Amino acid sequence: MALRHAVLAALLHGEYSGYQLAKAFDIGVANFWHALPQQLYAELAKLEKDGLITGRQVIQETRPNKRLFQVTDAGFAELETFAAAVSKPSFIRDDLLVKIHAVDRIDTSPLIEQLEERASAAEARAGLLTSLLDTMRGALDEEEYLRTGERIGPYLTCLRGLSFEREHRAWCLRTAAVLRERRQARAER
Amino acid sequence: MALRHAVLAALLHGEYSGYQLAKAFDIGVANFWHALPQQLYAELAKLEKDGLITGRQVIQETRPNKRLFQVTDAGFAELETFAAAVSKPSFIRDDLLVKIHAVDRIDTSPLIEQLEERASAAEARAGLLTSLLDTMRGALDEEEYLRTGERIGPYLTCLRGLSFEREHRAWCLRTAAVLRERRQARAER
DNA sequence: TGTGTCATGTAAGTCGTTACATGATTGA
DNA sequence: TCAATCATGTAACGACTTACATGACACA
Repeated sequence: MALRHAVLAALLHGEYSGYQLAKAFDIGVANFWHALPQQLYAELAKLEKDGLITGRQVIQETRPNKRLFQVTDAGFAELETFAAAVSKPSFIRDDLLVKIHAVDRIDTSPLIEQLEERASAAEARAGLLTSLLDTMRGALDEEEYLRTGERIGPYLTCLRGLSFEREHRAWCLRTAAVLRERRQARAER
Repeated sequence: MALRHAVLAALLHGEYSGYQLAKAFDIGVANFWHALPQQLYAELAKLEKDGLITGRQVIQETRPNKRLFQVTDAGFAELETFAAAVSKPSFIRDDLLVKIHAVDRIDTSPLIEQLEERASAAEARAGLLTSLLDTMRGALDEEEYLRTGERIGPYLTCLRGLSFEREHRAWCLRTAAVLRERRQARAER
């Protein structure tokens, strides 16, 4: 009962096909929700059945046909109810952190590599989010945009994502450096 | 196949009962993994059946009896294999961020409240993590501890958690301020 | 000629959540 | 006396993951 609302929120700023939604879940929505395309297609079907979204067929000539979805009034009402209810605590799941927790008992060299790869990935994502923010903001500076802009929801969640990626990168680099130094120290003994 | 490794990693620094594990998943492990007590009891049973941990009964007089678990050699080997394999991308899920994404179409006053509650919760958790780190570090300063300490895994993951909580708090307060200001501006028109 | 993009799903199996169930002791 | 802590689970249901399936066009 929760992917539902993430999909509704993502569908709020225009019509999307399942395929386009999947992209959105890889970029902007990834800042607060993670879902695979199969889940999205299934959820879109359920949402339509429940009348929270409506789909319309778009026939294309050079591309496969697609269905575009938009939120109905019932969908907006559902989001409103959801927003007023208490939020579940946010949750994180990270394989790499599990490994780092176990670092005192396992070989660190694959971990150092993974940390550095992660740092690069986080940097790349931070860059992507930065340019996304630039685009949304247009000519305005951030304060002005947040005061007067019309669609600040995605902007705000991207800001959170950006700060997350930057911090994640910094932590990965720091941790990799610590593990490298300890390796070296052990090798010299 | 993933809670498994989080449990093994959590069990690495001593014996735990299911109940104590659940506590650990509320505090330190929460920085990278989330699981409910029922899941932990079930997972402990599976891990024992698979020979990755062993349990021993401890009879108590004033308290209900309990079973303490520790990682076996097979368990360590499993963790080693896991650590060397590629990590899945980390994933986040946050109800409140879903709501903020939809902020342009819904009533913001419950969101402002929730953001401020979250900020307080994040601050409290940051305080808790700070004192946890102090305890682990003992008399040493951080650099020294990370260079020479014997059990730095939990320390490193707590550092990540602390930075997460601080950034989360800052974002919540900023976002709440933005929404408040916009509310006010609309009221004055 | 092969890789990437567009486009949508099904099926099987695993995992996670919610609700329920019990019961003694400790401390405010 | 009431709430919290210690201690461990089961059962039913809903959500998620992994693997599979198809097929045309664009671009290098």
